[in-house]
Amino acid sequence: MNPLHPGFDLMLRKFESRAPLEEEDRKALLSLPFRIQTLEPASYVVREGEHPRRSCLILSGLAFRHKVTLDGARQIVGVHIPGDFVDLEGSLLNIADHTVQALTRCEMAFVPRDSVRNLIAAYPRLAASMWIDTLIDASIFREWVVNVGRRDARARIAHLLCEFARRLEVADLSEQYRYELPMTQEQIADSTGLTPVHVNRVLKALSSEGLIERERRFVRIPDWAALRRAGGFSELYLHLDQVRPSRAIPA
Amino acid sequence: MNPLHPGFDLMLRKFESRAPLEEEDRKALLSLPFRIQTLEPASYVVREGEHPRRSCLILSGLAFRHKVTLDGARQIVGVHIPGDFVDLEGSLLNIADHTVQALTRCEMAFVPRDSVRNLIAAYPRLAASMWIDTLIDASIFREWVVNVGRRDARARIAHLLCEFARRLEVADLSEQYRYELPMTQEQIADSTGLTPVHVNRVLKALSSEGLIERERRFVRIPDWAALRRAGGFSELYLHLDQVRPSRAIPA
DNA sequence: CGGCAAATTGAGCATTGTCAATGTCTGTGG
DNA sequence: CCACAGACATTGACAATGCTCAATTTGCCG
Repeated sequence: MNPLHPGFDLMLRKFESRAPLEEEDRKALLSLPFRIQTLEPASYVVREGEHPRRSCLILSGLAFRHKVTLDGARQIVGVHIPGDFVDLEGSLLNIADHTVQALTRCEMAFVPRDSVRNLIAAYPRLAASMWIDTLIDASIFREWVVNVGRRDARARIAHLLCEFARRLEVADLSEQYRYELPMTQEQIADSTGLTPVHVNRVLKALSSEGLIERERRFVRIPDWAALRRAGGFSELYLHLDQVRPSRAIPA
Repeated sequence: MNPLHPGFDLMLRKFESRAPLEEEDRKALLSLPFRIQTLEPASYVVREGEHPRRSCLILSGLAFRHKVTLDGARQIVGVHIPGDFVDLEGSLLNIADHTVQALTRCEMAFVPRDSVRNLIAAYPRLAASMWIDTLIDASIFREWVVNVGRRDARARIAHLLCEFARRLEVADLSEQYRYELPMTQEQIADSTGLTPVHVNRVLKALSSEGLIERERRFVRIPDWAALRRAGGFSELYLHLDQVRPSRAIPA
């Protein structure tokens, strides 16, 4: 395994922007017993109800969290990108309350539960950084509640596209407001509380209004201000100041 | 100020059920420089956009978190009960991404940001307990995404009522499936992504079906299993095993 | 006994869902 | 290189859940 995989670098940079880390913190973090695995799309990382025995860091690819209601409807509650330490819950909560799956082919570094617990017991600065990670996740969940609770279909989808644009940009995974969004329309529907049919209609509308341009699974945002307005998007909730000193983007 | 206020006890019990605490942890926690204040309903605890300088523990009363969209719609994203350490974000994130307000008259213990940070730097076991608190909050946010995203109005409200029933029960604030829910129908609407008018209709329907009984602001659940079914409620996401050894309730 | 916020109720409507068919793309095997 | 399968995207017609608007009643408090 190669500790210099760029995914580790993303994570380190993120953590450093929160609490200043000492050399010993960095060393401790990188000497965690990672096991790297490649997951195919739709592979399970954790399943709801399981007793998880590890957490994982996404090195490349995307993953998503979701829950299924009693009558079988699925709701995606979050999407993760490279550099994200997913499922830290796994090391601190006893039972997984939701399922995590690979969205695309993913490289993931798995860390045993106990190693994470030992790490945070011994390195409070690292613990704080990781805790902040989970707090930012929580902030994103809150915004998703708002998104599905109080925005109409058009705004929901615009908001989702804005969120990805900014997060991918900060992780250096997009360029010029253009990025790959490897979600099917059904997955977008499950992320926004809509039906695939309606997602299709709204995407077409956004295209014809010139708010987005689509080509395969790529999205380009020709007019950021306009899409931002359409989605009622304000990036405050991403706490980007605590993710990485980011390129300035006009508000 | 009286360190034996029952709110402190609730919090301590909760924390102990997560990581076994040593005497020094308990002492450190209780010797935080709390300042106790009584807040009237609707008083602000934090406002979105502020740089918070403190966190707070609810000693009595309820508080809620919410966000307002660009076009003025409000979405309540969570409700807190006595014993909850609200707004730990306040001590670890730089900017408040949402607003917290008192729902009822509340007694709150405020702790300066730096005291919290020093505490978690020095007492890893306490830090872990508090971290778990925020992870459980995050789990509840996820369930709320599911609630507003994938359940119909009836199920949303039933689910909300089930959640309160269980959380209040664990905090010893309800008896026999009967509790005070001091929310207006407008607030319920803002919690479920509905309109007050529709909330009213659904509540009436639930009453006439015998799933709930209402009397002032009190709710009684005559048939737990039935309401649970109506809301698709499964309490897994509350992680009650990590909140307090709880009274058994038949699934 | 006002005065007000909250709860109720009714009528009409629209956003979004449902159902079902068809088109398109991608990868695979022949 | 082409045909085919299967997943995904697209489209249309129609239905329905939940919204809007507006009026009325109820409950609470001084």
